[in-house]
Amino acid sequence: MYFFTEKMQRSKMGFPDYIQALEEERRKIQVFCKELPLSLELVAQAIEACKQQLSGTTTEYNLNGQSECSERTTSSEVPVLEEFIPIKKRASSSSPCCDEDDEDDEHHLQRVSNENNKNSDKRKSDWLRSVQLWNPDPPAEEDVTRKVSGMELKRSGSGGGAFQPFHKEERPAKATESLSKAPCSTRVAATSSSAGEVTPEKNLNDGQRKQRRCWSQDLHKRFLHALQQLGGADSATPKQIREQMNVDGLTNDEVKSHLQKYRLHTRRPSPLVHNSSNPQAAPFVLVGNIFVQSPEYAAVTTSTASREVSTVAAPAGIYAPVATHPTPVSQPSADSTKRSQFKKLKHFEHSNSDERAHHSEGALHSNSPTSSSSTHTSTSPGY
DNA sequence: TCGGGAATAT
DNA sequence: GATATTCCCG
Repeated sequence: MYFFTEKMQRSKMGFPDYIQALEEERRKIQVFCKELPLSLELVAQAIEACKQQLSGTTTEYNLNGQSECSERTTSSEVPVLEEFIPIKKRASSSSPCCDEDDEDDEHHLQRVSNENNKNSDKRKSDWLRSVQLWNPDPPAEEDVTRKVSGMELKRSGSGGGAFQPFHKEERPAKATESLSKAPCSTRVAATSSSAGEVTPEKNLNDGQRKQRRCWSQDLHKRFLHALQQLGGADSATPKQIREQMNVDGLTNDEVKSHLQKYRLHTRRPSPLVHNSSNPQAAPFVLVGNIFVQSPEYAAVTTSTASREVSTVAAPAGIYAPVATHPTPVSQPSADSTKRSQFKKLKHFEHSNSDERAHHSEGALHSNSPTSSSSTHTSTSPGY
């Protein structure tokens, strides 16, 4: 609708003419008042506004009488012309909202609740949020986690052992679900209250595959963290990881799958390493001994960090820019390749970024994302 | 029962 | 093609 204003501006129409045009428009729309109540209303408002401007009066908008069909949902206080923008905004913002997956229902909630954060780089905020999870006391999360139980617990028998101070009840719940899934795009907090979404497991009733679990950054972080504590991807088992992660609703299978992927990623590069061609690969590997842990992380992982180096960090390095630093300019070929990879593995990389920071010596990175963007390895997936 | 890996689905 | 789920085997 905002095209009206535009139109007017462009054509420099006089208000009288414009009003006339609007009236005309309204007549046309009137026919579809059922289908386009809003449009009708908007036009009506626009007319009203024009009239007011024309007369210079400050009369209040009296929209009620304008359209018989409209239900008047918008605040009449707002000048029509201004309203156009917001409306449009709203409409457009809804689409690009989430990064990936399609949990429409959730998205909606998320959208609403996260409206504020959305503006700026959502990713950033997400990231930050996820970071927060690692604070000494992540109350919110724990709450959520606590609330719902994990089926897998039953499966695994030992319900979490040492790592799970609390007991789990029945049913993996949505809350949990939201925690582990939502993060996909920042919706953690928002969803805690999410209504009666059906849990994936429940959906299974359909006899179909369960809903895909989205490994949010948070989740992945947890995963990595667990991995660290368990001595790396090679030595950690899915069950252990799951317990370590202490995420309700997370199943062994899911962890296993993720672990599989993780290993895949971390190992894939190794061959390259052998090729001397890849300067980046080899070096960093051990570089890691020197760790600079980010504050948040340090608190938790410091002790195990060193250990992890060999196992976890090293592989990551392959992709990671870590190694690269030594050779800032490095070969183009390598760069390009990695870059592409990086893109794909962005998710991992993302979560790992912090990891890198901890493990990698400062040299590696200035944790600044920009550095990574730089060319080479920086692109590496965080694995 | 569990873990690893491959096949399969999304 | 990447990622997650499911199946199979030891």
